[in-house]
Amino acid sequence: MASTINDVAKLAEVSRQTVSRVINEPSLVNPKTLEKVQRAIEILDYHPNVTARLLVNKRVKTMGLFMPFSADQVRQNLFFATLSSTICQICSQSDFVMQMFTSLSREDSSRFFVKLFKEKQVGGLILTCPSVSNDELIFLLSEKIPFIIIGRPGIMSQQINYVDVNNVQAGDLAIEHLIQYGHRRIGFLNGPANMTLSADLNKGVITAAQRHGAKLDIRESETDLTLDSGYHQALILLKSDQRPTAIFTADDLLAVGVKKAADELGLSIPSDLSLISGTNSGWGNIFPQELTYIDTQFERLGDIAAKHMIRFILEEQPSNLSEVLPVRLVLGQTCASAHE
Amino acid sequence: MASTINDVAKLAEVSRQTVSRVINEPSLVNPKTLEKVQRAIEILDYHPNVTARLLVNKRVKTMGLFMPFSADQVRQNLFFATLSSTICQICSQSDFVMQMFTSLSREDSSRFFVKLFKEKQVGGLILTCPSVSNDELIFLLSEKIPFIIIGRPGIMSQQINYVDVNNVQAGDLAIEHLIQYGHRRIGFLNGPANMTLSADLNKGVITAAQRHGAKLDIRESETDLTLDSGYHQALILLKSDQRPTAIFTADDLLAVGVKKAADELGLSIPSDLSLISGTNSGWGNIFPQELTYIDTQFERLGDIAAKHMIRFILEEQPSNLSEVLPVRLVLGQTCASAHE
DNA sequence: CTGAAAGCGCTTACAG
DNA sequence: CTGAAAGCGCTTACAG
Repeated sequence: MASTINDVAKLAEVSRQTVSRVINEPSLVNPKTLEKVQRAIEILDYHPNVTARLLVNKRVKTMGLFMPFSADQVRQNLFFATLSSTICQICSQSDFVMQMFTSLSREDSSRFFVKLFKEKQVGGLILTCPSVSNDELIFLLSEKIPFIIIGRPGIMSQQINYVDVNNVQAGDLAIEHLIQYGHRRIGFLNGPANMTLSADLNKGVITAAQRHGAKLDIRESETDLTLDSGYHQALILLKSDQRPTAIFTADDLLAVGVKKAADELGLSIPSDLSLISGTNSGWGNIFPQELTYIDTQFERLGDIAAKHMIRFILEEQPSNLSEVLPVRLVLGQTCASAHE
Repeated sequence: MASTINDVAKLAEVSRQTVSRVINEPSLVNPKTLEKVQRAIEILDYHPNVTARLLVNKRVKTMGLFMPFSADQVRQNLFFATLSSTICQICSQSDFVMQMFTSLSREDSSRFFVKLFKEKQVGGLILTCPSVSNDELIFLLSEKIPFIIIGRPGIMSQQINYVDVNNVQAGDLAIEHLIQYGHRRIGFLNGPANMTLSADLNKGVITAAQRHGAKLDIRESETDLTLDSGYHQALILLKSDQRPTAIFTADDLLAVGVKKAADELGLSIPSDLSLISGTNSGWGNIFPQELTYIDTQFERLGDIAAKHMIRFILEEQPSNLSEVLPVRLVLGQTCASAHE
């Protein structure tokens, strides 16, 4: 059996409180005793039982990360891989632990979160939008579960902590860039209609369009952010009469889908078709030329969320987080002047 | 404050042992008492404290998943995303929890694993090769840490549990396929030299080559399994004198790199260059035509490992796991007959 | 079917 | 600087 604090105390001929002190506040211990205890710890290969410790001091140094998608979707979306590894890294720096959860079949997810927290499995949760509906959000608030949303929550409230990328700005910058290049017929592959991401991008697109009057023809298609749906929607757009001369995609996986469709139709990028992506999660590297995209620095989302959660758990101060990160245009070689 | 078992006992006017029974073994409780207690649980919104429970019954229903790579690499490699989400799913079915760890800067990883286990943070670990060196493996064994390797460990031993894909067979099948198509000059983009994956693929390649005598010219290049290294190595191969008529890549991300290089050089697949990948993690969907690849079903690795770990933790029987999953060739349209 | 006793491995005041 | 006492929230035998 593994040795306990009592074993160490016995071997070192001190009380277990002293051993506890050696571990938690060595400066309060007489150097000679300290050494004696440390040697005993060494000999017995003693490791304090985290569980027992938790039971008394109550800081649950664990956070849950909820990724609502199926294995297949997580696999497609590099965003989630980035998120989880970033959060992991931050956790390990502070001796925290990250638990990951994907979609749960058994029960609705918000009940599961409440259970996790109340059972003291986790000290708080990081939820990726749109994993939670507004009803669920309200439920979580009413149950006082500490959580941070990554993305923009569907309802706003002082009590809701979130960190998001400025997708309105992203949509605006992207369309503005295409307009500057003279494009007037623009395809827009957006995400699913129920995501705030999609709503925000759309808002940005409209903002940019309105700045330039009514001569624009912007055609929005809904996708589910997979390669396949990007490919299929792009085919439809590119085969239509008066096909768009440029396409803006919500993310770079969709952009890859567009490229696939363009290749198939013998359209080359950027001479026949300009392409700009609303983010770059890594798929962009596939392009022979550099992809033009909006840099959303979404790695920072995980970083900010995790650090905030750690601070919250350690201090239990319900400080507020509502940050919207600015974005910027990164010029590649997939956009060119429109010519008809 | 959250309510405890004592609060429930008081409200229901029973002892806390009875409450405990209601939760763990309701059949042993008088139906009337049962109902009374359940109502009290409802009213107080009682959730048993997992920590306290653990302290006494000692089953740590948590497993650690170690992904040794940097955030960047995890992002590139869909293999890891698939693995983590699969393991997550399996865990949630058995009320287990998965903790994820990426590379740790602070200390060498095996010491960290020992700590995790001895502190009772995790009941066992799933390690992805080549996250652990042979020395570390030996150390873990000596410390009696329960772990499962995904991939083939560098040293073999009765005590080492692992599950792997038959990469020898994968290499063999791939080269055999190319030979059948008449290819004699074949490029082979392998993984890093220190991975057992690379050694196994190589062994398979050699096996297939030897079956067909010495007329083959197989050129192996080392990559680090990133898109970039695949692209660069492919460029070198394809620009060389007597360029290969076919390329076999260790994985599909490398295959994408080859495609990028081929596009750049104006070589079309499969008429100018046949391409076959040693696995398909999802990148293959990018190809305009179906990618020819070896189906390694690596989703199954996570599934098998997680289920075995759960069984181990629940039963504490040190049953053995050493499984090597067979692979099969999946015909796409990226291979064609060689012609010079 | 139910409860009194003891204990899981630790920490937090409180004395001294 | 150190230890005796009490307790964190639960479960596991053992009586009855």
